[in-house]
Amino acid sequence: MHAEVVDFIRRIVADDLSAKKNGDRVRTRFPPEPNGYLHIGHAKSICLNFGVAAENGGVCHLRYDDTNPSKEDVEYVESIQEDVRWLGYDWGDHLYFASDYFEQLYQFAIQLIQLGKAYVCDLSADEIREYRGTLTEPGRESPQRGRSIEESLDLFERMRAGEFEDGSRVLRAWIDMASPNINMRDPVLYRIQKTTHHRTHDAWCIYPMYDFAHCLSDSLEGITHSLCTLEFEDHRPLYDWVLDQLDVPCHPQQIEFARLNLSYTVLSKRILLQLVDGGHVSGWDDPRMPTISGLRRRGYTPQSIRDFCAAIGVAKRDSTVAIAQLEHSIREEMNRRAQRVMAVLRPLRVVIENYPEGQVEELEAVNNPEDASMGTRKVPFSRVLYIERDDFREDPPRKFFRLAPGREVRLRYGYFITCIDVVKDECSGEVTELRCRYDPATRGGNAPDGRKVKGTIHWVSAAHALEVEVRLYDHLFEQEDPAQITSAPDLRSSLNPSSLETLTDCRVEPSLADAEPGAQYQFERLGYFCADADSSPERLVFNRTVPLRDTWAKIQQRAAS
RNA sequence: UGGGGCGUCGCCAAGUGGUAAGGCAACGGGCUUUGGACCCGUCAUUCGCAGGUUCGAAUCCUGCCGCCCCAGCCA
Repeated sequence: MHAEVVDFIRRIVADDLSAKKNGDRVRTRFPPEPNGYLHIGHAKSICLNFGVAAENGGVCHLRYDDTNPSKEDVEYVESIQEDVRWLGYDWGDHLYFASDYFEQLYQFAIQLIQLGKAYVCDLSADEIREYRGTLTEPGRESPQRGRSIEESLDLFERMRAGEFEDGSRVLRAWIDMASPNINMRDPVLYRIQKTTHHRTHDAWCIYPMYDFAHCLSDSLEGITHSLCTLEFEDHRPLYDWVLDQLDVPCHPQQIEFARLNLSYTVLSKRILLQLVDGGHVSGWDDPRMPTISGLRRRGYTPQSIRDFCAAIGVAKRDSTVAIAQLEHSIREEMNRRAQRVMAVLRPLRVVIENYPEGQVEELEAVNNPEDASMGTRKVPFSRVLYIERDDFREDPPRKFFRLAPGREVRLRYGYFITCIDVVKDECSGEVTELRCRYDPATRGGNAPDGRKVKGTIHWVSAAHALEVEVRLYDHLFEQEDPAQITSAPDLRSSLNPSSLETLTDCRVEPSLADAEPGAQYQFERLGYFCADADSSPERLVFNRTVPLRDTWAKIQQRAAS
C-alpha cells in the first residue's frame, strides 16, 4: 500500500540488530494465558510478535502462561492454537508451556532463597495487603523477613510437599518494602494452590506468580525482545531484578506498547466471559463477539485482520480505534474477492404484466466486476419477481431514484420495468404487490434508443429463488467509548437490544443452493455475507459480515435531521 | 497524594532542531447496469497550555494542565 512506517518497537529491534546486541538473533513470543478465547486485541499482539520475528529472520514462540490452574482450561489452549494458525502464523516446533518449566522455576526459587533474596512469609493474604502500605506510604516488613535461609529452604520444600494449607504461606522476594514502586515491595513469587492443573495435574500444589515465571520463561527460551502491554511497565524493574539475581541464559528486553481498544466493543476477557456465561451471546464464536472465532464466523478473513493490525500501528499512547477501521479492512478485501450475487432481504412481489406467463429466460450476470477472471453466471428471469421493499416508494422523496408509481428503473442484468399499479392490503394499507410492464428491447439492461434510467435495483425470480435466513448484526454495546461499558455497574444495561436481527423470509438466486458454510458473497447493493455454520442445504443461513457503504442512507439521514 | 507512562486533524498515526507523511471518517465533483468500487479534489498557518533557548522548535529547557496504569497469594 504505502511505504511502511517503522513503529518504535521495530526501530529498537533494528537498532539492536545493528549493534549486535543479541548477535543476529531476534526471538519473540506470544504468551497467552489459556483462560479465554483470543480476541482482536490479541491479534494485534500476534501480528506484532510474529511479524517482528519474520521480518528479521527470527522465530516467534507460542507459549502458554499457564501458572494459575484455577482459571485455565484445555478448551482454551486448543482454541488459541486454532486461532493463531488461522490468522496465518506458524510457531514451527516452538510450542511451550510455562508449566513445562515448573521444576526449573522451582530450582531458581531455591537459588534465590540461598542467595538471601527470597524468604517464606507466614502472613495471611489480608495481612500482606496491610503490610504493603499504600501509594503514598511505605510498607512494613514481614515478621519473617529476617528468617534464616535454612528455615526458608525447609519451609519452601514443605510447601511443595503439600504440608501446608492454601494461603497459609508464600514465597516472597526480598527487595524493598519502602519502594515507591509497589511491585517491588517484596512481591509474592509462589503461592500454595491445591488445584489440579490442566497439564501437570496434581504434580504441584505451589504455583509461580507471573512476575517470577514470565521473565524466567523468556530467558530459558532465549527470547530477545519481550513485548507486552503498557500495564506491565511498572513490572519491568521486577522483571529485570529477577533475571539479575539469578544465573540465567540471557536477559531479554521487555518493551511495552498500548493495547487495542475498539469503539462500541469490549476487549476485556472478564466481560467477554460474562457475555458467554450470561447467555447474552450464543458463545465465544457468536458473530457479534470481537473474538477471533467470532470474527471468523462473522466473515472476517485472516488477511483483513492482518491488514487492520498493520493500519492501526503500534505505539504507547492509549487509543480507541474506530470500528469503521476494521470494517474498512474487510470491505477492501471482499470488494476484490467476493462473488456477486442477488438476494432480497425483505421481499416485495412484482408481477410483470406483459411478460409471457410460463416463460423463463437465463440472463447473464457478471460474477465480479473487479475481477473478470471470475466469469459470469446465468440468473433466471420470469413473470413474477421479488424486489427489495426499500427499493419502492409510493411517494418518493427528492433524490429517490428507485421504483415508484409511473417510474422506470433497470432490473440489474434484466430489463427496464415501469410500475403501473400498486396493490395494497385492504385492511392494513400495506403494499403487497407491484404491477409493472417491461420493455422487451432492454434485455440485459440497455435501451437501444439510448434512454437512461436513474436507478438499477436487484431482484430474484419468485419461482426460482431460494428461501433463506439472514442474520443482520450491529455492535453489541450502545456506548461508543469502551471505558464507559467496562465501568458500567450493570452490563445488561449497556447491551444494544438490536445487535442481532434475524430475517427468516429472504430470497436468494438459485446459484446459492450449494453454498457451503463459510462461503462469502456480496449480495449486490446490500453488503458482504457469508454462509453461517448453522447453514445446511435444506436451510441456508447467511451472516451479514458488513453492509456496503450506503450514500442513500446518508442522504436520508441528513434530510431527517 | 508516591511511582510509572502518555498528550500531533473527528479516530488511528509518522515526525526526534530546518519550517506538519499516510490511513480511516467526513465533505465536494467525475464515472458508473451495485446510490458499491474506482478517479479527482477539500480537510492541522499548527502539534495540551504558558514562558524560554535558537536565524529557525511539534522536536531542546522550565513551569503548569489533562488522561491512563499500579495498593491480587490474577496475568
